[in-house]
Amino acid sequence: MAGRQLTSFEHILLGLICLAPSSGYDLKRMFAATPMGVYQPSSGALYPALRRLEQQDLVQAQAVVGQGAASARRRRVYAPTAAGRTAHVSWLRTPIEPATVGRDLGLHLMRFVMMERLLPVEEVLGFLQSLADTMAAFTAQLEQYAAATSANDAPASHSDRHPRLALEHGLAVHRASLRWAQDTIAALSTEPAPATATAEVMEG
Amino acid sequence: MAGRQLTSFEHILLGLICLAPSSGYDLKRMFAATPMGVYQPSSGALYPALRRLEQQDLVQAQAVVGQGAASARRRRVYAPTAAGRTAHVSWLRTPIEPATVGRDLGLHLMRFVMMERLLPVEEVLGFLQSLADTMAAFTAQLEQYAAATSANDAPASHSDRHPRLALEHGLAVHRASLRWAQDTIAALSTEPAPATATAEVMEG
DNA sequence: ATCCGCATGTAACCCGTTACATGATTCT
DNA sequence: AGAATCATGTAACGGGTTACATGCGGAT
Repeated sequence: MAGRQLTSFEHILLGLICLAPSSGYDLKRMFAATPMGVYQPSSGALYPALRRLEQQDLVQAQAVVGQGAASARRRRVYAPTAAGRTAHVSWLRTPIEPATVGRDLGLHLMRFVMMERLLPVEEVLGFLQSLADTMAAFTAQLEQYAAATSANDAPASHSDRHPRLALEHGLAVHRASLRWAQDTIAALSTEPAPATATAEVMEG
Repeated sequence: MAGRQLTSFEHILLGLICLAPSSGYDLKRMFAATPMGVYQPSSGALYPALRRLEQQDLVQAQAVVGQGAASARRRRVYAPTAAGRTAHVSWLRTPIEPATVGRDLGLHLMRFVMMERLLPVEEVLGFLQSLADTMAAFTAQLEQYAAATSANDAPASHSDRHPRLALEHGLAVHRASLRWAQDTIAALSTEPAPATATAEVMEG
């Protein structure tokens, strides 16, 4: 059933389709309209990817004939299958590889977004904690490298400032990410109101 | 002479070779040892890329025969040609595409690192200013999106918190980048001492 | 009647990953 | 001698980009 494992792009497409059944064009517009738009998938990437998902029975296409009055445009609207939903949730639950936090952070953020409603809050908090831990370790590793290099060529090496400055950029960014994770844990912990909206008037 | 334009990876390899003539293996270790190590090029990517640079006369290989006592290992050490150095500096001078700041930030940081000594300080400062401007615009754009969405589905949509939180992550990270750029401009502006190291004792 | 937006697709090309292959050299 | 490291490469495979192709529907 499950062929080879999916690419990140395929996982995201599957996730978006799980959020709401969509056609290829819908997905394209979605990428264009939201801050995901930093990546703009081309037709040559999008449509074949959807076909691959379909061939693995993770999504199912339904040719929509008429949605308007006389409109009979051909549109392939994809909806997730049971196996598709299972695969998606299983992807959301995938533990964080420490090595990925340095370059695939955006992917983890995508996962976080898609966890809403699909995973219980405790699991989301666990994910965020794991993310925070990994980023803390990564930051510590960068600090250690910084310390090691400044110890070696330390004596006022007036040049080689740029590498050090660039490293500081990495540190600043990852510290910001870490802070965000901690703040988000706090924010999601202290608001258990899932059922109905009550007194959010006094939050301003 | 100059064939098609180089990929980012090729540009970085060329830059590293301009920093110091290196063999493929040297470059590999470099990626492994420095914080660049978030990306670990495979042999199948590295060696063909070097050959491509060589075919375009941007680097030149020299087979090193013996550097130790009886060691006659075959090593292809690449050094930049004149055209290679020109191409590299021209790459460093490439203006920042606003769209790239969202995903290719690491690449710009690499450029910044490689600018040291190859470009005059004023040009580096110009680059950083351009980077800061672009990131400020990007941040403003994110803020605008955030405002628009909270206006639309505003009435206490207790769900859809995750997208908003993820957006806040993006904002936090890019604000940190922006701050870094500004601080770095300040740091590079206020220290004109390029010749000899003098009174950096009182900086602590 | 024509142009533009919707909507899906295909083919060539390039490049990176994975995995394997090959030798020489140094270490134990 | 055998193992690990140095050092360079190649082949299959997969997927993304670019560019092109196609056809329908609504707007001017």
